[in-house]
Amino acid sequence: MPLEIPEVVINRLPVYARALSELEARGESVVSSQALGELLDVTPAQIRKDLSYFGRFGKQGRGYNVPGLLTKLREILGIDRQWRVCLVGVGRLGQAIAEYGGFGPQGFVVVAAFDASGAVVGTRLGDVVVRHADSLDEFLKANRVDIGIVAVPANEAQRVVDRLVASGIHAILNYAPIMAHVPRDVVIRHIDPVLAMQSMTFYISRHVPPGE
Amino acid sequence: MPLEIPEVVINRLPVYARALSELEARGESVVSSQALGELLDVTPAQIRKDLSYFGRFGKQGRGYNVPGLLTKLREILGIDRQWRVCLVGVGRLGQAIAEYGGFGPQGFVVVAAFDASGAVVGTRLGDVVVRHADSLDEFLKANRVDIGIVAVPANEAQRVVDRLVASGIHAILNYAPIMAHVPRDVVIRHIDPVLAMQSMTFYISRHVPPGE
DNA sequence: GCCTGTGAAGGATTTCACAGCC
DNA sequence: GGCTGTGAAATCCTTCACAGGC
Repeated sequence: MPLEIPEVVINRLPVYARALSELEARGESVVSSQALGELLDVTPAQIRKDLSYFGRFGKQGRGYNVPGLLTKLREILGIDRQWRVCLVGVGRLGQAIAEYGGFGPQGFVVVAAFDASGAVVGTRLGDVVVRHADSLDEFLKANRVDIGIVAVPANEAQRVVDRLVASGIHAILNYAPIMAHVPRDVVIRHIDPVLAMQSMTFYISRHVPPGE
Repeated sequence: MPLEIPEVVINRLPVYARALSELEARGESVVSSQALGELLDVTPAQIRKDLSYFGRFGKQGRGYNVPGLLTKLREILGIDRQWRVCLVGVGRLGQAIAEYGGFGPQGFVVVAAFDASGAVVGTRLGDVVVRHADSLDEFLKANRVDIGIVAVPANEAQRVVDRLVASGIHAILNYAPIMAHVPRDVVIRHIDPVLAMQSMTFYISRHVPPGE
């Protein structure tokens, strides 16, 4: 696997994987880059080029074997295993995240939740009991946790991120409305609906679609 | 305003605007591209270039006037006004979105909510009463709605998007885990925490940070 | 001296277009 | 005939570097 795969490519692979899951569920056994591209609004050349970073998965004249390519993509992305996740911040947002059923089936298991407020500490949330935020570092030292989800208010988010990083976490999903800083060996993704809305209003203010 | 502003640039402006709000709240009156860049992990040159698409807002030797630039950015983005939003899908996710307090203060007002299930139709949700999904098209014909938020299950999402588009909506925030198709004159943004997680696992699987 | 605004350079990503294979 | 894999070309985006103003 040649080093230096563009990050944009990595970000598209999960999209391909999801589409392949659907095709597999529908019983499709082969798909061409053309057909997959139509499904996803991506050019066939882009799909082929993206996949070519990792190997040669297709067959000329036929296309890609659906379950085969899906298995490959899952391996490449590392979504062929279980990942242990902790949630920090159990306000309304944190509760919604914990109760959201979308992570579990994809192999992301919430193994602990933390909050600083006595009101929620000790309550049950999904499969876990909410712990006090003071015990975060200790817990992370004693237990394997791969990914941290941050759902605390904006003014606490950077501090929480720093603590997660200091405890050895290398991947963070941040729901707080700040662009948190992390060292270069930590991946962070931001979920920020307000920013998404604010970039759309640019276009509807003028009624000019993006990209023209 | 020169035509053809790259979409990546538009996506960064809300980030700048948010940082400026904070600086303003802290009472800062001037900021250089250097200082703003440090706050946001962006190069100063990028900030200057981005802003230069829209005009000349800085003063040599000083930097940018914080409230002045913020006002300009708000105008450019169209976030200096109120936007009327409707929510489609009032399951757990939809409820969390409606009760999430982050949209209102930014000028996004939820004016209606819709669901197909008798269990929630008629219940109060924030400031609105949930209507039956059958009345969506009729409501959109009779009332100005600028942005649609989609929070229905994946298998219904494309249909809902199509109905919103058919009713003249040009901006959609999609929480469903599908890459919905829209015509070129409609903007759509996807909020997809699972995809975000799945792109991070690539890096932590190898312990190679993004971009090297 | 400090900092913006911006052409020009450099780098990254996407698309083209076609050889090669089923 | 259909479709992949891939160098090469084209496009898009970022960074450089400096003239010019405060």
